[in-house]
Amino acid sequence: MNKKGNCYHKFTDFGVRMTTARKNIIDILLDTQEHLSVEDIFKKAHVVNQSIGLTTVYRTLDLLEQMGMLQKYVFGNGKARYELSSNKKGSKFHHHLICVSCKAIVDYSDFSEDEIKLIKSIEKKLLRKQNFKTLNHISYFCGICGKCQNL
Amino acid sequence: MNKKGNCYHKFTDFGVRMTTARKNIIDILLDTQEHLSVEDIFKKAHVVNQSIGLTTVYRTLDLLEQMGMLQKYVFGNGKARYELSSNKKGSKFHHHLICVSCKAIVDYSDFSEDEIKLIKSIEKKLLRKQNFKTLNHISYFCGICGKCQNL
DNA sequence: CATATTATAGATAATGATTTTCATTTTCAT
DNA sequence: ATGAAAATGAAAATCATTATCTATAATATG
Repeated sequence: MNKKGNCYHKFTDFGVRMTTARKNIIDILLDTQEHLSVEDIFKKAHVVNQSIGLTTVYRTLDLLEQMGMLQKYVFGNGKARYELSSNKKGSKFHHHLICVSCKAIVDYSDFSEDEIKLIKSIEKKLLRKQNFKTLNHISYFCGICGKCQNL
Repeated sequence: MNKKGNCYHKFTDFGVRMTTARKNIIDILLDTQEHLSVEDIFKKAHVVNQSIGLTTVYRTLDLLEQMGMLQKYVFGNGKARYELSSNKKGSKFHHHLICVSCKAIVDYSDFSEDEIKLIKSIEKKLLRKQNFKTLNHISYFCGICGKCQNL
């Protein structure tokens, strides 16, 4: 009945196997609120499981994305970042602000309620009209952060 | 009084020079509605100006992004794509739907009015509360397209 | 429970987009 | 026109991601 148990069914339903490496990676994702890079995840995985390879991390993240469990962000600094999709449902939904100058990524939680409502309604319409089954919605603001404006 | 004339002022105001290469690239961007990749832009530029280099294309796009004139999307297939920001203002604003399976990019224009309004209001609040000056807002849906659902 | 079958893992090499470097050329204020 | 500063282009370097290929682990079957 725990989260991993739920995952197991998701995996078999999806036609793939649950493995140690995948468990390790999911645990890491469950254990953080941040948007981790592949490298971050690889490093954390290495602590738990010395033998885990970088390729496996890439493959697992890709798989989780295809299963709709994971949200992939590519913010334009060339590195993909990941968050579990479930995070976006509750109160943890947040915006990302990306400074195009210093590349900083800032989270920002206010003003999300209206947007979530709107997004949900758009998703429904997309499914009905285009038969497009939405897994994730990506939304972020690019701009200049306060610090860089004062340079 | 034409678009290029306007650009000139934007460039000098930003502390950089207006050059032939930059003009060429802006013309290409003005001339399309699509989200072009760097390679697309490089090829088009080459037709107009044989001597233009790939590096300059990269540098110019980066500059335009920093100036807030250009919107950069990285949809997770590893290639950045660009659209002039001004396109998002008028009726040309659209969503992008990205199929995580076949990587297709589909534009979708309906249901945008409410979102534009909401985004504008969020941008204002971000500026006031966080001193974050928004240049662009990126929004897209990842999911499975109709075609891939039937495989 | 043993074994066959198949998916998955890990190491390494390959790829490919983007950046850096540096000598040369162009722009623009004077 | 001229000189300082900025921008360019070619080539090399970087770095994230993907493909390949053999070994290993996970499930199905007897």
